Amino acid sequence: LQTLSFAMGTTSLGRVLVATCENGVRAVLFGSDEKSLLVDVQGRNPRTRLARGGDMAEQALAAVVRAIETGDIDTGLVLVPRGTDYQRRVWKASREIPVGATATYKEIAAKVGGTAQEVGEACAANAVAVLIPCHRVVRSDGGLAGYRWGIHRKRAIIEREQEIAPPADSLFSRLTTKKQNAPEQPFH
DNA sequence: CCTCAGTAGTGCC
DNA sequence: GGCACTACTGAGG
Repeated sequence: LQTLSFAMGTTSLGRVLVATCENGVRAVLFGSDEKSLLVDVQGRNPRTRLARGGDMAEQALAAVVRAIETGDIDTGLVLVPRGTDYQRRVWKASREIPVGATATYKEIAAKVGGTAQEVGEACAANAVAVLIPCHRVVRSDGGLAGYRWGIHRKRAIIEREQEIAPPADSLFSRLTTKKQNAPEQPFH
């Protein structure tokens, strides 16, 4: 029976939970409150004992909060997400998207195989929010498509990353001037 | 703006 | 087997 350590904190995007095993960061989850975060992380790790606190989890949490608030996700933390080989390829491809930039589902599909929809499903299965930057994967028409933790968070993270990144191309105006296809939702 | 077909995995009758 | 539902895309009206 494996044990996962976790720590929870508050960010401008809501409550966040960071779970670590001895090898590194296993999960970064957003949620409305501590109970729903615990339900989420336990549901993703059914046969795992969860232990609150510990130096590793607390230090990882601090680094994650810093990454969220600054837009700089290069924390140096070791990420050990669980997933299928295909999901890992999609997540790895998302990490090759530079900060401030985006790629489309179709582009990722061309690189790692599969269809755009399968890329979207693999992104949705990503349990390491922000640090594995699936939020940088968007629709071919410039819309953001969806986000496991709410489209408002995806938009906020992308905008923050564009603030710290050197101005690259017309992507910024494309993303901010086009009408987005998902309605605003309260953070709750 | 809208719908629809193609796409492929998953889940529910 | 049919139908619905995806973090999709491209064509057509």
